[in-house]
Amino acid sequence: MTATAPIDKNSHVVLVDGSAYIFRAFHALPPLTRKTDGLPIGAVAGFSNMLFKLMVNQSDEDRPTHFAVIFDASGNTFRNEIYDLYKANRSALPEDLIPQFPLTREATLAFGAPSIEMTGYEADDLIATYARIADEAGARCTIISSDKDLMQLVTENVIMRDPMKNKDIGIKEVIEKFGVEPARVIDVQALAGDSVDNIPGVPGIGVKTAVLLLNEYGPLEELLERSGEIPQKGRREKMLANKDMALLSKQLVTLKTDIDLEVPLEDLAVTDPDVDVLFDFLERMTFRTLTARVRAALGAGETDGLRKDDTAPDAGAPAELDAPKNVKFDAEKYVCVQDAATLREWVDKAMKAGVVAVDLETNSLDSAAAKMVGVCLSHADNEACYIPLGHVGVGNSAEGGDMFGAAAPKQIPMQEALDILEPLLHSPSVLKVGQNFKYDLGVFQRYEGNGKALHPAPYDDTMLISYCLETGLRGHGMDAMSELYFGHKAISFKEIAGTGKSQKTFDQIELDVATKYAAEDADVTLRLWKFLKPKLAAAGVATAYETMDRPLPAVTAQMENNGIKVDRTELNRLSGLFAQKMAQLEDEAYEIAGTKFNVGSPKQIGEILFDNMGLEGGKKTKTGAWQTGVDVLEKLADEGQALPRVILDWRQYSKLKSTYTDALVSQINPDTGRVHTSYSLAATTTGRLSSSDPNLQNIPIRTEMGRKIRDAFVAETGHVLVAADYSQIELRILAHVADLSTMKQAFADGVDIHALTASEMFGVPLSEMTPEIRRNAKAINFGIIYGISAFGLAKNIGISRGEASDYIKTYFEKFPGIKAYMEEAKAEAREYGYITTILGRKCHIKGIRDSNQMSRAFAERQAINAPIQGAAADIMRRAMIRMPEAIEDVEGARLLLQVHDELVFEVPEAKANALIDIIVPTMESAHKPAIEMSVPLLVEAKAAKNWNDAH
DNA sequence: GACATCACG
DNA sequence: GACGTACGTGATGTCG
Repeated sequence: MTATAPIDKNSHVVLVDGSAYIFRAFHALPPLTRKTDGLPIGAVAGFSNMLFKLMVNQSDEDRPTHFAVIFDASGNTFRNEIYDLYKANRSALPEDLIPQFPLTREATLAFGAPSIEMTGYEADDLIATYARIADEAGARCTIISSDKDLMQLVTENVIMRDPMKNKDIGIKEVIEKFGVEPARVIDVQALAGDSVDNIPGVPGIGVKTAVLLLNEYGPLEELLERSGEIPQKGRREKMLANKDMALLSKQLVTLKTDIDLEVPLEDLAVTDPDVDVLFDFLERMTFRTLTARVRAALGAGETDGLRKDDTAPDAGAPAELDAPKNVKFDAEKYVCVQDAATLREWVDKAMKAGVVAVDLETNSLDSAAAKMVGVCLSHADNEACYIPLGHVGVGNSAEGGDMFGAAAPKQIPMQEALDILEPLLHSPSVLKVGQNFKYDLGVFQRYEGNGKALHPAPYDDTMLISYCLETGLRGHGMDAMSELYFGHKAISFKEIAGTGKSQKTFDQIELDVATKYAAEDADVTLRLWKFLKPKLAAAGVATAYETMDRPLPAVTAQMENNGIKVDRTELNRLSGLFAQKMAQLEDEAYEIAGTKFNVGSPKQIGEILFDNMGLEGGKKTKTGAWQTGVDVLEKLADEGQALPRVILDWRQYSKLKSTYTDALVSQINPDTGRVHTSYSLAATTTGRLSSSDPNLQNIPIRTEMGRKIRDAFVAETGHVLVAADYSQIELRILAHVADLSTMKQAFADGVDIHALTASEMFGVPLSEMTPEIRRNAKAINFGIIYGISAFGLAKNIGISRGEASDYIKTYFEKFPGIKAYMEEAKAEAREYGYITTILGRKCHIKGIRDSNQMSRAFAERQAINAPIQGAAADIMRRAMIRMPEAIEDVEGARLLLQVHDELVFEVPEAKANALIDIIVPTMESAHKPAIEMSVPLLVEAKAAKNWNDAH
């Protein structure tokens, strides 16, 4: 897309201040939305029209020879380092503007212009550097901007053009505005300051006075030295007192003209846009007028894409998420890259495209153990490649080398390939798109080395975008989405690798087969991104995605790689102990039953208890088998039966042994000696994470025997574990959203909330509270959060249905607000099909309008629970996202686990208190500044050698 | 692969 | 009037 041409006095360099334009267009232009789905695109439309005028519909005299759109990179710049309040008073981005940033970059590329940005610098600095180079070469340079901060750059050769008013700003206009010539503008700004950028300046000195003083006493530095000579007392004292502020301000307003550019000016030579790409973009934006104008100017005929414009949308796919199915998948176009030169070409193409799908192939689903086998890239439909890096000869395994089978295929050496890929992965102007990118990030992290980091950024995750759009509606796997949205069935892993014991790992797959499978994944991923990303804003969940989902893969990938140490010896000892206990209990059970049977078989237990022994009160499951769950057996045991008690005890040991002690030991990673779980970021219907392989969110804690397993989760020598958990977060959220004044007051006062509930409900003073009464109140509090029913409450705390019914009635009376909250939650779900948490996540509730009473009642309970559980999950996500930066200064501190309302860290013993001092406020304020709460959040944190003692 | 059971928040 | 009934997860063993 870029071409090279030398810069000389015949050149005309046009530099567009892209970031400034977007803001201005957004506020100045009418709020246009896309016809197909309501996506806000007003700023994109204005921007596209401007590009058209500048690049295509231009007089020969003004036609640029070199052209670029310059953007601010996200994140801090060097200015934040010298002044942390720089631009600190900027308000949050409007929700409707957020999705227009990537679309503006896309528009730039569609018109065939390079989009330039660099981490650490603002667009203004890049413009300043390009303008200086152009000026020195004697070329004409036009800066498309009206930002006064750029006026310092104006010279005989460099002018500015206001893109909205079409007005040129030269030396004369700058003098009119500032009263000094362009080179002195920074001195005026240094004194006068700027409230928009939060430049302090000298308080009380404005532009007028600044010019007066500078004309009288000379340039800023001289003026500051001679400030004592100023006759007016007020001005003199202000100047003397704020010398440092003035110098700092000058530093802030002075644009950098000596950036080491990633793209040299020569490479910004103008080329003709790719008509297909351009029309495709215009079509997707539904810019009919502009399309017609562009077509007329370029003399291009109708394309396939434009004709599609008038065809009816495909039936079948859901109306709101209907996808264009117009570009066929063509696996023949996929390329296998086996030499460095070709890889460089692909990296180059991705750089120019500005967005690239990245997908890693490995030899295992376990990201903490997986070896990299290959990388895929895709920068456009059907333009995808596979770069094999770790394939072995057919018939070999990764561990076995090339001893028996064929020789390994030709591949770029791993380190060389990573060196070539690294600039792409880290380029701030290229968006990396992945599907479940947490996995890829985790694998990349483990290939760091030689002083080189591998933290791809910026990135987007199609799985999380889909999750944010449709939480609770369906799965978010790539294969399913491809079929749903594109009607395209992707090659399944089983098809190429087989199943069961003889299943091959990816490094054993032949390259032509591997290429078709792997490149397709990248191709699909990029298409999903193009399709789904714009929908975030249209659905009103762009902010939710940006603040709670998008940054999470990097954090959780690090947690997974960190892992946690377990005491193998202790777990083995417990396994042996549990096995002994089980054997004893089995003998006892046979004795009582008078026969041998499988204690692990609920079916046989049911038959023995209810058929053979003839016990009363048995209930059948829906499949016709006897129920033998805890509550059933517990009841029989209470009635004096011996066998149920034995079975219950046996089950406890069996559970602990098979699910915990045995399983955990087998899951210790041989390389790290630690256990690495895998977090699912898009699995639940409420926004919670889930943990698997192994699940470290359900390690026992409620029984004494179970806690012995927690003892075996330990810190490294010289370290401690720190467990920090939100106290009663769901009840606090309930008190806030349902506006329960009594409960809010209790939380504000730090009162025991279950005791308070008991006191309110049963009229028992707090001083006379008994554990028994408090326990019942606690069960009711939980019941409320779960969408209580009298039956459920009765069953849970062992009272009659009538009593339970009375309790609930009393609760509603004592906590007015609850009833209204529940009705509102149900009504919202009924009307929209989803509920929205206080932090903006939308959780879809299936079955809320089902004709079946049962399923509807179930959906209604979900509608009551989801705003509470979901908000707690949101807050935790926000806390986790802030954690890496928060704990950065606590050397050696690492985040290891998340258990819904708890975070577990590992830290050198001496740093434990420092860590606690930073994580507690970070967690307690995680909901801010997005929302304020009428109830304080409370976090309790403790350090200990093992996880059990950290509670 | 479905089901029942049970570990957690 | 009967029916089934507290929210969200994942791992395990049995059985067909």
